[in-house]
This record gives sequence, C-alpha cells and structure tokens, in this order.
Amino acid sequence: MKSFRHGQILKLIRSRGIFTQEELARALKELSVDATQVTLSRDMRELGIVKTPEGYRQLGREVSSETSALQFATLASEFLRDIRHAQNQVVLKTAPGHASSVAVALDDEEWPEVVGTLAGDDTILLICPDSKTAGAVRNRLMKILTESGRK
Amino acid sequence: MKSFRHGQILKLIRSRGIFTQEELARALKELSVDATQVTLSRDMRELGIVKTPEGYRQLGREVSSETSALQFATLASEFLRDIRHAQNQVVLKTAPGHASSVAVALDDEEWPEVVGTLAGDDTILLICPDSKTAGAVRNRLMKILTESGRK
DNA sequence: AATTTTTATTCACTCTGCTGAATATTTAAG
DNA sequence: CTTAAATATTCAGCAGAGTGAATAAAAATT
Repeated sequence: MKSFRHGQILKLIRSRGIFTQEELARALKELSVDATQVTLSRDMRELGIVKTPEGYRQLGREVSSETSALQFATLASEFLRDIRHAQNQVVLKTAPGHASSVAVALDDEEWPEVVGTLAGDDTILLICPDSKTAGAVRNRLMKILTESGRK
Repeated sequence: MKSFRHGQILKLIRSRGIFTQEELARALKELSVDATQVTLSRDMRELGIVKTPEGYRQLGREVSSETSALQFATLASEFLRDIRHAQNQVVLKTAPGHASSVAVALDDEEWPEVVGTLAGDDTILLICPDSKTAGAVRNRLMKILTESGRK
C-alpha cells in the first residue's frame, strides 16, 4: 500500500492545495486510501514534501537515500540469481524481466566503484574501473545477499 | 537469498550431475550458499526440478503459479503508484524504472480480462476487451493493494 | 506569553515470508 | 518383505517492513 499511497499523495498535492496532514488524510480516504497522521508524517519526509504558504509541495526528488539501500537488498534477494566477474565487468543474472528493476535500485545506491550500469531483460552489466574493483563489487554483492536473507 | 540459491541450484544441476539433495547442499556450500535438505526439497518443487537416472533436471519452466500471485501483490504494493482507467485500457504508474518488473509479475498471473500488457519505464498499459472489463480490472487491482498491505 | 493546532517521535504490535528441526512418507536396495 | 536412504511435510521460530496509539515537540494563533 505504501507506494500507492505515496503516488496518491503526490497526485493530491499537485492537483489541489492541501494544508494539513489531517486534511490530506481525508482527501486520501476519498481515494480509498486509509492512513493516519502518523503515517502521513513519515510519508512527507520520505517523499521530500515540505509545507509552504500555498500548501504542501514536493521539493527536488524523493529522499531515496535511506530507502534505496533497503530496496536494493530486498530486490536483490528476491530476483538476483547469479553474479559473475570477468575483467572489469560484473554480470548479474536476474529472474526474467526483472533486470531493470534491480539495476535501477542498484543505480540509486550510487556505488563509486561502479562506473555504469546496463540492463537487459534478465541480465545486468556493471562496468567497473578495473578487474580488481569488479572483484570487490562481486564480493560486496555476495555479502549483501548472505547478510540480508540470513542463510 | 532464496532467488540466488535458486540460480545457483540451476547452475549446478546443469553443469554437473547431482543425485541427492544432501549432495546438492554440499555443492552449494562451496558457492557460499548454506541450505538444509528441507529448504532444497522446497526449492526442487518451486523450480520444477525432477529426479532422473542422470541426476536432477529442470522440466519446462519454473512452477510460478503459486509464487507469482504473491509476487505480483508484493511488487504492486512496493512499486505501484497510480491506477487509471480510460476506455478499454488501464494505465498503471510505477516508481521510475520498475514498470517492467511489475508488468512481468502481472503477466505471469495471466488474467483472462487482460488482453495484453506493455511496459515502459514507469508506465504500464493494460489492454482489455472493453471499457467495462477495464473498470473491473482497475477494481481488482485496487483490491489487491488494499488487501495486501492491510491499511 | 498562553493556548490551540499541527507535526514528529517513540514504542509496541502485526503480518508476511523464509527457514530449520523433528518427523512422516516415499523410494531404492538388499 | 525388510531395511536403509532419500525426500516431503508439519510446525514453530525468526527477522524485516509497515502501521497506529500515545505522546512529545514545534508551529501557529490569539
């Protein structure tokens, strides 16, 4: 529900003026989305929404920093199937059709040791500066997998 | 971990003969994947792997039937941001880059009321036979969202 | 400045998916 | 047919994410 609620929140604050979180809660309810003020407060932060005299507004982009790390780990443990290392590249295999999703989540993490990312249907190619770094990336990925799922 | 383990299992049974689940467990361990026989038994079923005189073999495709329903609901509640209905079409908005992932999961469910699916970067277009069906699809999707996340 | 309104935080609960230990069942071997 | 090996199932525990009630803090109003 969270993501959909986020979508509806953005839609609402763009289309009309919303001035309090309680008001937002009522507006969401009309769209079949139930949420308390507590939840909305969290959402505001996660979406990077601020209060202005003209109502709530989203500034810049979503605050993905805290979210994305979790998201990549989650997606990886859900869809990542293989990790291979060749020269300065790391090749990831995912479940069919899920490569771009995993790649986007990884991209959001902005690893300095990854120069670029290319996603096909079930394959992701990571370009690293050199072979050694590629190896390190592979290890880092493995670690994420074994640590998140815990066995 | 599960998905990666699945990937490694497939890699193993393709590259060399594996004849028991205990043997598989040992082979996996060398790839840094720990799993008990219980887990492997489940994996065999989920992957549609059968035992043959020449070792384990995967037949046909993955048995996604039980898995995919969960997977779509999970992905939808994670990435779906908006649902709109126009004529015989339903347009879904997702988080940037995650459209194909959600579309694939939905495709796997093989809803009879959806004639076809097209995914871009953050948008999915569902084609239905007619406007009424499209409306029903929208409702069904909404229901999945509100029921899975439970408020 | 005092009071009310609005927003943020803390804490605990729930729900879901994954896993393994113990155990039952099935299959293979003798 | 009996026994041993391999596999499947049941049950319970664990961990992570999301949420709300109660409450604290901050902002706005008077």
